[in-house]
Amino acid sequence: MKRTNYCGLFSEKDVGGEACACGWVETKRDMGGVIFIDLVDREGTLQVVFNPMLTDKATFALAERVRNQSVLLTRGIIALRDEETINPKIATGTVELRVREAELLSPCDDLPFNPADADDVNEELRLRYRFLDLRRPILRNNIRFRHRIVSSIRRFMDEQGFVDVETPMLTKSTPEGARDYLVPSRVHPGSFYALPQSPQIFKQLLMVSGFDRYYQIARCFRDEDLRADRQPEFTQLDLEMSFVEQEDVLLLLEELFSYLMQDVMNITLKRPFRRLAWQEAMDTYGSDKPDLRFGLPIVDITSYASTSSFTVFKKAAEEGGVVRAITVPGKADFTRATIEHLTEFAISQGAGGMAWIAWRPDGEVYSILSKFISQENMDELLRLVGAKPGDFVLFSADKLNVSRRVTGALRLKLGDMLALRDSSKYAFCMITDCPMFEYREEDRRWVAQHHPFTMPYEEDFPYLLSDPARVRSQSYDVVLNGTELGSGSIRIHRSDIQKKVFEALGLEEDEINSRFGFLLNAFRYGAPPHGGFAFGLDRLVMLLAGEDSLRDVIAFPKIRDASCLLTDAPSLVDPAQLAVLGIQLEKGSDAAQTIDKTSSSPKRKTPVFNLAELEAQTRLSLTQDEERLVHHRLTQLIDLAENMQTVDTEGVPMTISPSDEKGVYLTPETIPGASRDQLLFNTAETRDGFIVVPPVVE
RNA sequence: GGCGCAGUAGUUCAGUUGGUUAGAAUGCCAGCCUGUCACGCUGGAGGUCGUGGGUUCGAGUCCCAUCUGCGUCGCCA
Repeated sequence: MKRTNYCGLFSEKDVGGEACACGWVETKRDMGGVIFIDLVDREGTLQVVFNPMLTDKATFALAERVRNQSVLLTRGIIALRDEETINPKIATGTVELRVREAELLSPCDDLPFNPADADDVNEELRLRYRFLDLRRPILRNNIRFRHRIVSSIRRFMDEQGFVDVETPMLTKSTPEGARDYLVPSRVHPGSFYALPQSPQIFKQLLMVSGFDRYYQIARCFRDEDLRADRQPEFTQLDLEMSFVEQEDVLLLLEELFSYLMQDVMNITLKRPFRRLAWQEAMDTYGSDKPDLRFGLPIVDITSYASTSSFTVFKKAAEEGGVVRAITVPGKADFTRATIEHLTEFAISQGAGGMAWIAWRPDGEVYSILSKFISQENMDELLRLVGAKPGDFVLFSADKLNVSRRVTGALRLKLGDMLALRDSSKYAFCMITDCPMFEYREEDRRWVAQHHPFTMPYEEDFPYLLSDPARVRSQSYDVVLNGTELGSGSIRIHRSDIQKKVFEALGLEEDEINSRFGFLLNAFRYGAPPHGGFAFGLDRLVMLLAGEDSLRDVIAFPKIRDASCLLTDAPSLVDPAQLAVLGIQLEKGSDAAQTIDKTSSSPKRKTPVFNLAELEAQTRLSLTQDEERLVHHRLTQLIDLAENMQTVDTEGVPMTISPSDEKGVYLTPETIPGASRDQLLFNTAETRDGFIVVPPVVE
């Protein structure tokens, strides 16, 4: 084919030279006597010109009828454009290919949509024709940007001495956490593999094996409902290090993200990254993944409130709750409608109501609170929340958890309203000292907030069983712009502590052994202290590419119900496939009925036998006509057998012959024999007029 | 599973208090055009208004149900 360069990479250096360019027809401008085509490939656009003076007749005719998005090969001379015909909009705008001959490599059918002009096309349609969608530069650039991030990560990890190790996809179900995707085993009917939710256990085993530093860009699977930022299969950068403490891992992460941001975004991050203890994040930002691109910190005024004459505040403080405030600088001019809107929003988040103060620039204090508290107390309150004239202050008085949620949500809402969430800013931070356990009301037991292999702080060991709530874990999250990128922890490498944690989680000995026995067992043979981290690659790419949906950074994403519009997966399978796995569909389920219908219908599309295989097995070679006939007969037989199955034979009396005749003979009849050639006509192989019989044992 | 939004030509959309033959742009087809670059000009084809019911003399428009897609809550150690 001898393509000389990508369309988008031709330049003035090529002028005068013979060139061959291949690509997709993006637009065609047919002037009658001269035709311009914008030929496009992954690197950009090149104008190719068809002019009867230079182009041969057949090629010109081809250019006249070629349609958009067809694939074209063009040969000719790269020429400099006249000054007044230069196109500054494309990189190759000063040159053009003057075509001598061209070849239509692949014509394009009627398009469901034109990828050259499809930024607003319905996403469902685009996903059905994802291969066309991926021709759109924005999507192609996202996927290539993703590639650059991945290569950058690999380069960094390699430089840091990490070893890339693949871990199994067919693995063991670990019921803690999200729902697993299960894969039935054919060899062990009734047993199932699980697709990994993460390579967690394997990477810890690799540490026991002495690999010291492991990483993997690993596919993970979680069978939970989708969101814009959540796909059922997703990719993580997974890493683990031996002989490290929390600080070592955090420094490495800081290094990694700084390297990445420099390399792919050309942004130098400020170091060290901001670090917040979990409790601090929850109290100051109302979130364990605070958006630090803007201020608006939450201020606690509970001790002030306990002495307040405003009953709502006083009551909240007295009943063990908290009173918190957010000061919005310069927004004393919020309209009543805005304040009403904020109040409704707070209530939707679980608040009982929302007190507020608008401190006018002229010093007037406008608030319902004025009725309940003295001027003196008001001054004190305004001082505590750090307000100045012209500021707006809003309050939350509630139980701790409710107040954290409400103030956190309000803070983000204000950030959006005031356009403080600047998309060109990248605020990384690290959250440490998370609680080890979380009480789950519906299960009435403690569950691990991170995962059960996380090492608690040594000074909290004594409370593991007596007071799980106060146990903090050596775990950490990396947060970017209010999104949790990933999390990690120092792991437990001693089986005695691990057992205690399992105990705190209420796991029985048997259960522990069947689920994690192999890990605990491994720890008995010399396990180094170790810790690691994992973060969602898709999410990082999404954030850095400025997209709102993971679907825009994954080549072939799934939709909301976890199906794939392109391939139509998941789909029903042949009953025979299920039978091999020993799986029976629930009687009366939609799937079972659909399969029943398709399999008993004579119009079934996929035959349950493979004729070619049968031919090979029986060593018959059939003509096309015979093949058709055999196929038809076999299908009839199978249908007959299937229909017989559906016949209700219950209670049918035994058939009794009324005839006494026995030993009825057929009259012998001589039919002229076939010739030898006729007899041998269908044999697979003949030699010297005999059938070749292959040896029984081959 | 709950709540919200959307579905009209191949595509993107308009369509008034329910009222004649449902429009535009773009794409497609045919014709013209030798320097365009979102080329231009002339003409043409293209619609079960997601689907099914209902109200009405009359439904794209109102009501009910349903399907599909998106967002969100539940869920996601």
